[in-house]
Amino acid sequence: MKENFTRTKISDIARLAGVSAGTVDRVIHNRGEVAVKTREKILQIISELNYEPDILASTLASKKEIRFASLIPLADAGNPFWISPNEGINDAWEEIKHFGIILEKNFFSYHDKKSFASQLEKMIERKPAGIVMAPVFTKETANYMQTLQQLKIPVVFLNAQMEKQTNISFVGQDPFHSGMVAASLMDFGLNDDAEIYIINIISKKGGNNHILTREEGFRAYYSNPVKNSNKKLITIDINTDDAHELESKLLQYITAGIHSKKQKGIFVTNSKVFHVAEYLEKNALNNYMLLGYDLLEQNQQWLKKGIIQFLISQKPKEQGYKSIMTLFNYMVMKKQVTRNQFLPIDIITKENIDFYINH
Amino acid sequence: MKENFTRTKISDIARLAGVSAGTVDRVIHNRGEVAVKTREKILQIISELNYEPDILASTLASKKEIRFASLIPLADAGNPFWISPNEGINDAWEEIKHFGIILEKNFFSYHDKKSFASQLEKMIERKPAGIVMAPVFTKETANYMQTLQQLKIPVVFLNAQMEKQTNISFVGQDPFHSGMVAASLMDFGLNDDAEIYIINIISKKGGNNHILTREEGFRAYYSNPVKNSNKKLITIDINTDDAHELESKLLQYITAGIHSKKQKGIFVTNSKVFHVAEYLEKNALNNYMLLGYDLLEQNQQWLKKGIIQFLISQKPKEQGYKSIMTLFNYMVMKKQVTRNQFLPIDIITKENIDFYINH
DNA sequence: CTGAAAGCGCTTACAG
DNA sequence: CTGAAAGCGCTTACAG
Repeated sequence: MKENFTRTKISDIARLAGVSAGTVDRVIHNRGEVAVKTREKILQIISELNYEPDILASTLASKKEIRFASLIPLADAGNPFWISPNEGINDAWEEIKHFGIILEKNFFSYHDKKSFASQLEKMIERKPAGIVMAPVFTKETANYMQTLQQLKIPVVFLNAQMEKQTNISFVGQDPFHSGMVAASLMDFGLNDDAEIYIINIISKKGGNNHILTREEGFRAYYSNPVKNSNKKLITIDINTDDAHELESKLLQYITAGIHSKKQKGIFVTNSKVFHVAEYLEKNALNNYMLLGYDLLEQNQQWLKKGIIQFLISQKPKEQGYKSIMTLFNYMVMKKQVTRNQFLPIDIITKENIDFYINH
Repeated sequence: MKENFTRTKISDIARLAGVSAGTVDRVIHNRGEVAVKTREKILQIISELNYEPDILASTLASKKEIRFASLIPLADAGNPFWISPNEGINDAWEEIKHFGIILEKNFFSYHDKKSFASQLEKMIERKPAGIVMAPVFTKETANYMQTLQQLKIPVVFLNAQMEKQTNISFVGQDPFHSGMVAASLMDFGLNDDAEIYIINIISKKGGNNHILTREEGFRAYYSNPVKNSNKKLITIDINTDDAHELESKLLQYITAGIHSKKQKGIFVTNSKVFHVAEYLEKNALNNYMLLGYDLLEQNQQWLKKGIIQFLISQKPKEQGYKSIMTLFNYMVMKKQVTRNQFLPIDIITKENIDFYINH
């Protein structure tokens, strides 16, 4: 039972077209210098035989290196979220490096527009073949997208999308729907006249685009007339650049409300939920339903202690992995890519968290 | 800023060892016929230079084909779950076929031990280089594992694990903990004196190993003294081979209990939860909390209608994808593989389901 | 505009 | 036990 099917190769095409392999190669890669008639004949045969070049032989022969570049925030104590996307980027590169892919990784400070802009500019100057980046600062990103288009450098966004830009793809969570998911979980555990605090803990200097969209999604859930909810929604904005604001605002809103008999829920719109968990425990404020984002070490602890009920996770590692693979599939494998690649909105509890670490 | 680093290649090793490339190749692949001294010298140099063969060149030169075989249940109307693992298998093969991987897919009937055994035997007779299989029938699987070990054919299990077998890896969900997750979600929505029905809808003829473990995990959650729960747990076993049993048992347990004022929950331990949803709606039994498994078309509909509150999903597509990739990494990339690859226990609601279709 | 030849890094008979 | 040569399928100068 031998395979009697042998793959057609470039020499087959050459023979059938009455030309040499070199000419076929020039046609395949649009390198010009081929007579129109010859070209058409070759294309015809290629399509008839459904010929696909052997990618391994091709990579081996053309000792060409393809430089990808990435730009994401530097993970640090204040920003541990970005550890995982970086791991995903490394994993993806391990898988594709055989194909002559070089990866130049760039980082910027999450709280510093200037570092973002300068890293972005530096990266573009080196003219990589393709870029994966987190468009944390929208205005600065927009400034450079035109240049990138002119240079014909394809860009994949991860973590946040910018609808009007020319990036070939986006890999990340849908922030609006993730807010709705949070709202539905909250709803599941609270009476109809409960009070819900929506807390945005953000830096005025940072990029916060999708955090606000999460709040919109959360509110949209309760504005649905079918829910006909009597719940009261109160937004609290806390500026992380002011060290005392967190404590004072929570005192003002949360502790002050302690005498109301109503059930209470708190939705923190990003990974800073551990700050609120700390506050609740320190002040012995029980019976709050608390929801937030991302599996940071600290958040994991509060979830396991039962202070946080649910965390929503956005597959940070997969964001990194998939954005690199998207660039690879587009540039090397010549596959079509989807513009919006929405990742699952993972609901994490004490009971299933162990199966999400490192995903 | 040129890369001044050039990869060491087989000819470098050969030169340094004072031998030819062919001899180095014989050492690398343990093909014997090399003097001990020569061999050791070559190995020494390889490890010093941290040499790794170019996998592309290697695949291209050795026109060797590697035959993988898979064995999973045939997806049909009664068993749509298996569509997704099959898709995952296809996707994985698309990614690795360049490396000379051939894939022979085999299917058996989920309700027929004999078809399982005969397909398995047929598959083994063709002596594939590696196998991915769903060990649905444990006894039949055990019967052949020894043979496979003697033939040195590595096996990856997907969907269900058998702890004592010699498979190199397992890819799937931890059924015990997935039962616990179901219990915690149930707990979240019910009072302390609620009544909970655990429904096992299974065929006496099918393989049900991990379904029973799910029930164990579910019960273990409530046996935790900290929960100190007064909830009443009642198990109902329903044999799918008897067309009338479902209706009569649900009548006996569910409809009969309608007058009790207590809150009620139903946990169906597999994907057949849609049968119960149908029953509840037909008989206008509201206010039941209903949980089950897997994103079958029918289950999706009942979730969206609000009759099912939560579905637990086991990443069926990724099960197929990852089990093939595991075999590939083990056999071709020579990487180490983990014995238990537990996939996330995904919690699915009306609000996040759209982001899990096709995962 | 086109072809012949050499080469990418590794593997495979074959001869000795 | 070892080496020299040919070859995997494609690409790259170079000559014409």
